[in-house]
Amino acid sequence: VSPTKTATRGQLSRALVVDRALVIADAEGLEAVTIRRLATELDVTPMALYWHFRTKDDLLAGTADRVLDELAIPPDTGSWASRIQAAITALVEALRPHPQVAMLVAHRILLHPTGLALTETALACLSEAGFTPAESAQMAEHALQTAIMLVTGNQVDDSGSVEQRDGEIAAKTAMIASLPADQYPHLKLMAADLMQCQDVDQFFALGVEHFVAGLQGLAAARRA
Amino acid sequence: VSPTKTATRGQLSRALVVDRALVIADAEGLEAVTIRRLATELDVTPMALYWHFRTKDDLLAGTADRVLDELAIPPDTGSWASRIQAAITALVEALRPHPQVAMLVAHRILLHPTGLALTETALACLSEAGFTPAESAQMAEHALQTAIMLVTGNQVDDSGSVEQRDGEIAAKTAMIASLPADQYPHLKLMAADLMQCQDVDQFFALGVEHFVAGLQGLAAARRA
DNA sequence: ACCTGAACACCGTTCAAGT
DNA sequence: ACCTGAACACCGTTCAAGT
Repeated sequence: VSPTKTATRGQLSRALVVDRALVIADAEGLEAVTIRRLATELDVTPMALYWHFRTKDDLLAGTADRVLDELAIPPDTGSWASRIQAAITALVEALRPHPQVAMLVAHRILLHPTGLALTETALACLSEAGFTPAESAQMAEHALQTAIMLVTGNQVDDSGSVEQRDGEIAAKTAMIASLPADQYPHLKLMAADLMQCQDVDQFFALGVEHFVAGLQGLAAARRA
Repeated sequence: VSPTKTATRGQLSRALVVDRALVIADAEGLEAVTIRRLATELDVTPMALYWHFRTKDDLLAGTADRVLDELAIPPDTGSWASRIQAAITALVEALRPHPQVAMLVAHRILLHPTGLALTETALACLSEAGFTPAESAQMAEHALQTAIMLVTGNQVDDSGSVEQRDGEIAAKTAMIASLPADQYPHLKLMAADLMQCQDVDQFFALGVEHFVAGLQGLAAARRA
């Protein structure tokens, strides 16, 4: 019981643990988030965490919820297309700071107040667009997954060990370089673009735009 | 060295290990795939696997490649839209039997012969559609992720422990039921549709259709 | 070339016990 | 209520040794 400890922590709590988990995940990836590591960093026994969390999955769920806490519901104005565009953009913005945790929110969105609110607005947009309930449900889920996908995308997510990522890029580049140019012209031309994207904001914007354009196309086809 | 062992296995090989890993992953999920478990099921020491694989990640990469081996390149006929639709559909069909392994192929597609071939055709379609190289690269990556997303989607993937999934559904259903009906009308109406989709084939078809419709919408906007 | 054996440094989690 | 201690059943992986 050193003075540093008590000065640093005071008391353990769900919020304290989750915040630390988020820091570790952002810096080194989800697999670096460990009960035992969290315990040592929080100057506590591993078992102390089990008072606040039923299991490690519970802890990770809490971390995902922590990300969703930052989600901002967009204003409810404009066409259904612009409203759902705003909804997906809001989700992307919430996930962007935590690309490693993003995939965990898929299972939490319908258990989180803000997540539920955003889903409701998405479903309202999709109904207004003319999709059936089943289709609307699928498209809402699809929208969520798209947001996650954009944020965790290969070309965007730099987190994780740098040398591992560099190795992967080198291997792929070498692979493409070894291909015959007459059979794989596009692959050779766009090799660099496939490895990393230049403008991340543009990347997200185009991704969301693509999703909404697809909805509009399908909705138009439904009306025809 | 029981007679059963030698009769069963003969010799260890990458293919043998990968096949077993695929069986385990399909039945119980990726986290059930373990060096030690594979070893015991193959009647061998854990260390024997390290002769054939540099590391566990290497083994998992091999498993992903094994899935890509089954990928069938579609015929190269029709409009760019129908060709890329066929390409994504082909990928979805290859991934469908192995929803748990699907997420691993994201990092392997540019290191696999068939994956490279499919990517080349996708990039050709996107160039023909009028997208810039950077956009085409993004959309090709996006197409891959969409196929993975559809296959690993919440409403589709039944693999993993049944009671865990049932528990999740029950929790979400209860959550939605607890919401005020006047504020969350769509969520209440479509609760069942959000939990599970009825027609899986229809789910995939609509997902791919949505993606292609989005491309067509963007391409039309580029031309305007 | 292909595999075994023993050991190391990790995991999540249970259970009983402390204050 | 909140945390500790010891123990259990797992992991991936290294290194030396066998055949």
